[in-house]
Amino acid sequence: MSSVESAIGKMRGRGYKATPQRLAVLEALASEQHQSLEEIKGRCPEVGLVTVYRTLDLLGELGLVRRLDLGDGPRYELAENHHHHLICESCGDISEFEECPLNTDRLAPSGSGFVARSHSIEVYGYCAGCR
Amino acid sequence: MSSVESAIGKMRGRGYKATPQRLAVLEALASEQHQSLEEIKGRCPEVGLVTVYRTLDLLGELGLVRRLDLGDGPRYELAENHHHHLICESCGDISEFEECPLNTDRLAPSGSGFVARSHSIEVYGYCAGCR
DNA sequence: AACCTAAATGAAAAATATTTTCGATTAGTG
DNA sequence: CACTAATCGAAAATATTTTTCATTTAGGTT
Repeated sequence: MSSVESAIGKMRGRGYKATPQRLAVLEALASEQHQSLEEIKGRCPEVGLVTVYRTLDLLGELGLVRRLDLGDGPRYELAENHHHHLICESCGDISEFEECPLNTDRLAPSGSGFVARSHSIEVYGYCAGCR
Repeated sequence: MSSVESAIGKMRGRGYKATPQRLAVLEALASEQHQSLEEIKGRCPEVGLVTVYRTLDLLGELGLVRRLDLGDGPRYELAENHHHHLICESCGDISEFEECPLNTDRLAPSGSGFVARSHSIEVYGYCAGCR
């Protein structure tokens, strides 16, 4: 099942309607990591701006989308795309990597009472070009 | 040397002036993790809003401050305060932890050409209260 | 210790970004 | 296929961030 389909399912399950606009925003999100609002809008120009905002809010509440900020403004990404970020402190370039050094289950400090479901890592440094 | 002092040193070294306003913003940042702009402003009310923005930008360029977004709007923190975040997906509460499961040096994927200097981890899940 | 000068500040204005409002439309149910 | 609560979109209202520009100041130089 694609992450878009499972997101739709989750929305329906909670009583939200699966409108074409929400579909379009989800597909825009699925097509690339950590996009800005501009980029998302560009990928679903038929959806009104307000609806894009509202959909991102809704998806955020459902835990399906995360908003992050890696130095330039706000960006959004599907929470289930497990990947991490390399951020160049010199040129600001952002890239991703998949190979994950962590086990989510062991992440939260013991005794904190926190139950970890997922995680995200940002590595700051210098990219090959700027090094 | 406190992180404020070392930040001042770094600014001077790069030819930026150590003004009382910049000092005040740095001290505001040092007094608490991941603060919103409102909180920072509240901690240095004598500094003009524009200057707060400009100082945060400058500190960001120098790599001393990071902007992040953990679900609610933008927040700022001193980059050298090594700590990580626990974010509750239910109530939105954010807490920190120090004990770090990672070695920065081994973080960037081999072959990426990326040189890691520091990192930050966000753990998403449910806090003790919401669990 | 009183210049000098480039850098920095603050207030107001401008530009952007985000949220609210509210009448019109529609997904999903019966 | 009708119904209705949920959703949408356009405009207006707010909030946030950046720009402008006249004034002030940090830090170096006499």
